[in-house]
Amino acid sequence: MLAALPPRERQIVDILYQRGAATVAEIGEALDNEVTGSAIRAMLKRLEDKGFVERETSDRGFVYAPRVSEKAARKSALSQIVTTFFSGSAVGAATALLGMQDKLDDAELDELEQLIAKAREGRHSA
Amino acid sequence: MLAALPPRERQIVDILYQRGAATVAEIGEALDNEVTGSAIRAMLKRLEDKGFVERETSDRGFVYAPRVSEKAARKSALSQIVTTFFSGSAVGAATALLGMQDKLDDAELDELEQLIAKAREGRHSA
DNA sequence: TGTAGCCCGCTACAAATGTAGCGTAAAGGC
DNA sequence: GCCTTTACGCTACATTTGTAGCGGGCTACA
Repeated sequence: MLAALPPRERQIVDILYQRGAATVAEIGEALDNEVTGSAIRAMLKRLEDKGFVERETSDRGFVYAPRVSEKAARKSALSQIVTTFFSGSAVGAATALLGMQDKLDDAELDELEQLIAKAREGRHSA
Repeated sequence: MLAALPPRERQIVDILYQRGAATVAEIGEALDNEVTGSAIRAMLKRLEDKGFVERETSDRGFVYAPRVSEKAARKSALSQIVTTFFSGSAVGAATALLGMQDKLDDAELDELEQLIAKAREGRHSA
């Protein structure tokens, strides 16, 4: 779904996912102020029309947020990569992911190992 | 880099990464023959001009392949997702990846655990 | 009550994208 | 040799994307 967006629009929703929500000005900053506000507003309107973005009226002015749940978006993006680059192997992708990074957080690694153990258990019972 | 491509072009290079290389006809099949050959050829020409695709003259006719190494493309795509959805935590992304899938390959899990163990060792010595 | 500064939507327009159709040349059967 | 068929490039064109500029409303503050 998200992959169907043109470059700039995709860039903007990515920013929205990173921050959770943002005003036009904040989006402009994230784009190094290389894009005028009116341009961003136009993009956002199109994204709104397409149903990818919604806006709320906060005290800060309009705040825009992704309309597709982050969870769903994650999943979609991940499976996209898994099928494109890893022949459908999620574990393969996970391995590559770990190999990319030099500093790995211990607590996070614990969680990951637990997940693996759990996966093995499930495999036993099945 | 790849994220800067318009939807259809992106779709086509994705197919090329999946298959390694493909002819126009094969790409058409992968797109459920909803796009004419000439349209695909035009796309490929533009991708070639932009430097994302190269073609070779095989006995099957022209065969198109990605010009950016798959490794680099993978890495780029993965870090994209990691920054957008996981605040820069590769391990977090890996965890989500494993959580998505119900059937996990044992051999692959072994490899993954080894990688984790290795990461922990490195952490000790450092 | 100006008037300056915002934030906004709208309109218009240039550029890029997505696609189909035509003409051509090479390959294979008859 | 001719006639399909197939793959191709080119051109042209509709649509979509990306952007700037204008005018309006709202606030603040002299």
